[in-house]
Amino acid sequence: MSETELVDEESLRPAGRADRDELELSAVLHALSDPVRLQIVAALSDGTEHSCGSLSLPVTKSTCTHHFRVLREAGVIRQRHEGTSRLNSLRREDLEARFPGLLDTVLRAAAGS
Amino acid sequence: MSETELVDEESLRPAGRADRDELELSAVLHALSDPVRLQIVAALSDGTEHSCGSLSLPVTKSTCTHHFRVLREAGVIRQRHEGTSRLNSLRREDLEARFPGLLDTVLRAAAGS
DNA sequence: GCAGATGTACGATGATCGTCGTACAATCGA
DNA sequence: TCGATTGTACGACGATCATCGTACATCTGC
Repeated sequence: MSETELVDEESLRPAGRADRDELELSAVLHALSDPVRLQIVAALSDGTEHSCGSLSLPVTKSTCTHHFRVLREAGVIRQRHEGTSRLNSLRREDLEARFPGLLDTVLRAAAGS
Repeated sequence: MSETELVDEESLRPAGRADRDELELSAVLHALSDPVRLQIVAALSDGTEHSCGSLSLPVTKSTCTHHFRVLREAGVIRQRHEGTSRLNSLRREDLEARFPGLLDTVLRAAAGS
C-alpha cells in the first residue's frame, strides 16, 4: 500500500527491495548492526526524508550509497527519486506489521546508548 | 549481580565478556543477526540452560563453540562450567537494563517468522 | 548546450565472518 | 588408569563486508 504509490519504487524492486512479507529478520538485524546505518535510521526516525547528502556521515558518497542499499534491500527504508536526489524514508508500517515493536525498540536502545 | 555468583565467569571476563555497561548495541544486533545464533537464543529464551550438545544445531562442534563465543562476547549469554559441559544461559536482566525490550522484541519477531 | 550537483556502478583492498577439520584439554565412569 | 564424552584452540578456506576512488549517469539552472 504505502509503497505502490511511488512509481520509482517499482523499478527498484526486482533486484533491490523486499516485499513486506519477504522481510527477513536476520537481514534487518544485520542492516541495523552497523553504526553508520543505525545513525541513518535514527535520522530518518522522525519521519522526515533524507538524501545521502543531507546527512553528515563520516563516510564517502560511495559508502553512503552502499549503506542505503543495504537498508533498502533489507526492507528498512524506501527510496524516492526527486530531481538529482534520492529521498530516503523509513518503512515504518511494513516493519511494524512484520516485526512489531522492533524498530522502535532498537531506536530507543540506540538513543539510550 | 547475576553474574558475580559464578566463579567461572571471572576467568572468562577479561577477554571474553562484556560488563553490563559495556554492552554495545551494534555488537548485540550483530550477534542476533545470524540465524544459527538466533536459534540458540530462542532455545535459551525460556530460561533453561543449554550446552553445545543439547541443541541440535546444523553445524559442527567448532562452529557451535564459535557462535557461543560471539554471543558471550556481545554480552547476550553467560557460560557456566559443569563437568565436561558448558551450560549457557541468557543474560536477560543485563540486556533488559541496558536495552529495554530489545531481547523480547527480537525473540517475538523470530517466533513470528 | 554546458557546467555543476547528486548519486550510482564498478573494481579494488583489507578486514571480518561462518564454516570446517584436526588436535588438544578437561572431566567422568568403569 | 583408560576410554569416552564434551568442549576449546588453532589454522584454513571461501564468502561477505565496509571502505574508498574513479568513472559514469541523471537532473537542474544558466
